[in-house]
Amino acid sequence: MNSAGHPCRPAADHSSRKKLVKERIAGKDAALTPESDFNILHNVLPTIGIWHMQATSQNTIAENHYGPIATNDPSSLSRSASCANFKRPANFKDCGNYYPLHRSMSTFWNAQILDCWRLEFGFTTHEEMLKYFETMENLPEFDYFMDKATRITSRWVSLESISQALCPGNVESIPMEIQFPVGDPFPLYHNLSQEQNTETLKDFFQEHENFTGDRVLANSILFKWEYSLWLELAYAVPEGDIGRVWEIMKILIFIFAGGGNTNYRDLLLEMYCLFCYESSKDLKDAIWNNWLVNVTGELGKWIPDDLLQEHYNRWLEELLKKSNGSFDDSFLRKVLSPNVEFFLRLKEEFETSVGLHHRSKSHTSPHLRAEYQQLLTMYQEEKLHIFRKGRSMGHSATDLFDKGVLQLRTGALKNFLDKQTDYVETLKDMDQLRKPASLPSSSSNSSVSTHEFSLPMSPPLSSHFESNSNSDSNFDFDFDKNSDSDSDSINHAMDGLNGHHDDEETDLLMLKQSSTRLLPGLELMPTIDPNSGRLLSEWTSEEELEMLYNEEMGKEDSDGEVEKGLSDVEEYWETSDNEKG
DNA sequence: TGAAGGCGAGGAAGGCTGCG
DNA sequence: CGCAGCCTTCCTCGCCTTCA
Repeated sequence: MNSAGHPCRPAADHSSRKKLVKERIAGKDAALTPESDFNILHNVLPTIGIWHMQATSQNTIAENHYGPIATNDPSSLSRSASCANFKRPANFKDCGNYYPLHRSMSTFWNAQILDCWRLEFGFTTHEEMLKYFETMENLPEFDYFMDKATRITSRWVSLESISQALCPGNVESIPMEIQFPVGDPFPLYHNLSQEQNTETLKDFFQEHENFTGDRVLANSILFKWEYSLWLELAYAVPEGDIGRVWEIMKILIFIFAGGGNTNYRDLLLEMYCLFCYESSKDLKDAIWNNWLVNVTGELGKWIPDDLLQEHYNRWLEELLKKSNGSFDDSFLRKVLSPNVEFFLRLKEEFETSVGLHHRSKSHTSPHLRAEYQQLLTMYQEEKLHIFRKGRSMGHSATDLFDKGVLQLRTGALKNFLDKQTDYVETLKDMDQLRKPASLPSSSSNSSVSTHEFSLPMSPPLSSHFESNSNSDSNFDFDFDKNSDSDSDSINHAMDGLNGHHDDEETDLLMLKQSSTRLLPGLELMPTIDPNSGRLLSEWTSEEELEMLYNEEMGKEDSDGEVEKGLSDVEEYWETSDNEKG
């Protein structure tokens, strides 16, 4: 095989590589340490996987709203699922539910929104509404629909309307046009005591006496509010709108906190602190520009980086199954893995080159007309979006956002900050220990040492709660649904995260930044040869480098033949070709 | 402070289903 | 009836939180 035409061209030409190897073996390279950055993963900066975060948040919302397996409650998604013949997930922790759950929950969400439109227009059935629009000759202006949509959002998809549904006493303060349509009072619930056995009863939620609200309506509003966020995220990702994605991720901190997903809560808090207090603008841009990727270059085809990795993993696993190899194989790591996208496209290119039109390998989704008909009929018959005094049918969804804010206020955020402070203290100790042994030139000459860190600087972590441990501390969300709008509530909650910036305490995060700033490590700073345009360094271990050097020296000393300039990768291809031929 | 229980970017095995 | 592929269930383990 002609090495020049090989897609996996070696990273360095022979002379520059030899020089580099000699320097490294001789210890001239400042980054040559007993354990390089790559080996000890010193400079790894973990970022959250957006697709997995989406899957987990969807699972959390689903678990909150599916309710008991067998129930008549129209606000529980179990009822909707059985009505429209969707499967109820067996395990709400499984990311494998992502697509079926997305399909079913978005269908429920759409059907409920359509039911709200029906009530807004004042139709008795959805068939009447459909007929009305079919026979309409001139559609009204966009602003007309926008106005109605705003009213629907205020009435049926907002946090304030939940409290309106549960505590209808202060309805007078709400404008008439966003008050619920009122139906007949709900008869005292009798099914529980008469028809359900005690085993089933424990899954059912029971209201306190004198309950005058409408739990079913409140549940449905809560579902629409929480899943609206998720859908917004699902729209923002394919559009590649990382700013919008990040705005929703900030709200998800509270949803995760309320849903008991402590790992995601802390990971998102870490990301928030990273972007607000620790990272430079360049680092932030680097993360934001790579969180979503578009390998096709087409509009609306952006996907999260972790989903792309999952796609590649699938192909790599297939490959390994057939070749009986392992993920540690050098050829897999250095040749196949970095170029997996091109190998995947190779077959399609072959087909195109011989004039075969590319065909999709998947079926299109079947239509959901029957499902929508059934759901709309059920919601209408059960008067889901009409206020009925005293209605509660055994299912009560949790306000995850509210619960999350409360959880963070009552200690979770303090614990998180304490942990971060401990980490910084540890880095401080390590820094003290390292100082005598460190090379004087290592940081001062570094190209990264002039790195500028973004402001504002960090809040005083260590003292923040020590001096203000009571409930009147300056860290106070002051979360009041009855008086604030959704955005105000969210802003208040985010303000709580921000804390105060103007304290004059020792800034420990400056230390964290300086201790963990990227140094030009052996493998992390590949350089380009200006003449050949090739990479001058690879991810090569010390042992491999030494072996390489010995081989190079051996070749040079033995016969002095014309140097081929083959790298280990090229040699692999050479030998494998020879074996085959 | 220790025990108990929950959580999860998992994995294996066995059952189920559809197809030839 | 056998086979392949899919799906579900059960088990595992390390880490973390909660509670007594």
